[in-house]
Amino acid sequence: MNSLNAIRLFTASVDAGSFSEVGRQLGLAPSSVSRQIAALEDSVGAQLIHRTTRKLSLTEAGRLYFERVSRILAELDEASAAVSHLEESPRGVLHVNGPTAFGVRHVAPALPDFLARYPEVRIELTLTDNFVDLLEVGADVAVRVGELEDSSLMARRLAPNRRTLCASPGYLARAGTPERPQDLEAHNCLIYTRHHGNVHWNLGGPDGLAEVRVGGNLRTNNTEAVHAAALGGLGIALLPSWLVGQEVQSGRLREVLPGYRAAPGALDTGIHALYPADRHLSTKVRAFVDFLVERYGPRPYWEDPPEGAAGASPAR
Amino acid sequence: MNSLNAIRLFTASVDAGSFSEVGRQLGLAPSSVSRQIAALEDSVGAQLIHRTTRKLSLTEAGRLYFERVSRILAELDEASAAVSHLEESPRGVLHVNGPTAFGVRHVAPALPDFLARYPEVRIELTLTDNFVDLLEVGADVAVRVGELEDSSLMARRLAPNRRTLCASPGYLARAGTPERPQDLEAHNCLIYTRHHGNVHWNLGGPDGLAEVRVGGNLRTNNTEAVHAAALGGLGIALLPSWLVGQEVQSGRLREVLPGYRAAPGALDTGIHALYPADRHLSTKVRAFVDFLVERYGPRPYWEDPPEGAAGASPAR
DNA sequence: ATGATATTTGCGATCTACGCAAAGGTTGGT
DNA sequence: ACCAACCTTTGCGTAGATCGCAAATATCAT
Repeated sequence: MNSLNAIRLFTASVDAGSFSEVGRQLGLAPSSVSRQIAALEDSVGAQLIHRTTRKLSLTEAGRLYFERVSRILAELDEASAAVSHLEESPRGVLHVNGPTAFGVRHVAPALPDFLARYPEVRIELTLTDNFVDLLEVGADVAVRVGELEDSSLMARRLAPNRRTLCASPGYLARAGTPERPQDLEAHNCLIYTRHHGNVHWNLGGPDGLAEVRVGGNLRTNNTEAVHAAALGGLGIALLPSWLVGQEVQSGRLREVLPGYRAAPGALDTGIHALYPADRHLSTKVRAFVDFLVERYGPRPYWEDPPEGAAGASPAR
Repeated sequence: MNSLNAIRLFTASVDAGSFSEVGRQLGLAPSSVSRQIAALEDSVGAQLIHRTTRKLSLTEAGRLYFERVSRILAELDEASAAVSHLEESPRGVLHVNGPTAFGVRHVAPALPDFLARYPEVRIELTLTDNFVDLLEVGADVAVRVGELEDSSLMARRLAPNRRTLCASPGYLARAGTPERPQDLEAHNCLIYTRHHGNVHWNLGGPDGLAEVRVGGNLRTNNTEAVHAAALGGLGIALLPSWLVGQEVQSGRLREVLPGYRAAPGALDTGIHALYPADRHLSTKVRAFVDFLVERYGPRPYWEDPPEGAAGASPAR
């Protein structure tokens, strides 16, 4: 096992022509240089440098070794520099992972701005609705809605995940508008669930928590199906603001029981960015997460009340 | 300054997929591997490996670094191997330095045998009569006749350097044959010297040392000129056996005062091989010196008495 | 000849690397 | 669903290596 330091001292000595000179340049005692090179010679089993007190000269083995090794050292420095370079500013491929519905609506539309700000970054966006292991798929960062189970990952909150009740104007005209949570039991409620059995909606409102046992003629494990059904006037849905916010603002959906929202639970912890909890967080990941935090802001644009023109425009 | 060991552990970890596995393979504690790689990451300023307890996965920086570095490590090992290979058996270029007269007569004729024995060696023979610094000219080994002044060099005795008196049969027939050292004063003695002034020949013989003040009509600083003049019958010369031995044996020259020879002095210490006193003597130098020692033997062929046919043949 | 400078070696102090053990976390089988 | 096995990391004490200083030796220039 020859040490890299010894090799560097060897090439430096060949260049400088003197152990002492190398010592002065690198802040080492001449004796250290001498010993390191002697050790290197022992390690390769050949004399590399003929020494006289006044001059150094290479042996044939030394010449051979120097020629090859000095190029190798340069390549090694280049490799380190290339890696360090990656971290100087956001650069390279960024693998982003997220759920389909949120990704399509609020991640993908943000990418042009992000890429415009960081031209040296390329993005590979993977949208899946099954849970994947970040490291497994080689993702750098994931956006998750609700449910944070991964430990060993850092989570940064991007936005709240508020679910509110909504229905189409047509449905409300036909079936009436609930006034109290209990009224929901008589309505056709569109159920998003992954399990069977009874479903309760825990609603927080002005007079505290209300638990309502709801049901209807649609149960699905796909939020977007609920969304589509609600738009079609099938019934009342409990959907996150990032999904229906703009339609509420445009009037295609109307908020039901506006003072109530889903009580914070597993699904309502918020929207987070997840990334490996490494000591060296890559600049591109940091930049991306910062970008999303900034873009969604303390109050996301999809929850903004309609000011100015119709519908909030994705700010910035 | 990143350590080579850390880089080796990094690539080994990528190959093995586990720090513990690398530890087992290399006889290291897993903690050591972990620390070394963490230090490497600090040194390049980027995360290289995402770690979970069960799996390792490369970051983009890690992939980049691995690709470049693993090739570099291979090249580095190759370089060391190439140098070590040089020392496995005599191989490569051997720079030999020596005086012209001896070199032409006894070094150059030996080279075919040497090169036949060591086919991977190439020889660069430099014959000069001024003293040169071995290291300066990049010579690996020098043959020196007499006068050893270089310190910091190892000397190995190859053969004695005996100088004896000789003259051509024609000269002796014309001028007579000396019987005692004092008789030389009346002869035309051919003087090899580098200085002016009187010249004394110190001759050792059966009755001890005899110092004779000699002179004649030729003084030169070139031994071969003395040699040529003696062959031409100009007078009596004091010449080394390696120069005249074969001509004495063939009869073209005759030994004068056969019991006497030049007393050991600066010029008569012997013939030596000189090479750098390094800890790692290269095998090609050792092989060459051994070869010459063996070839010249305890009693050089040029001093062999004429047995069998006429003239001694260069043995082996 | 003398002074300045170069390499090498011995020696003591410092720094680093190593192994062990414990803690925290994940996987796979029961 | 629990448990055992295994992985990585961190703290800590020790062993080994490296460093700088000083002395010895040797060479070049004045």
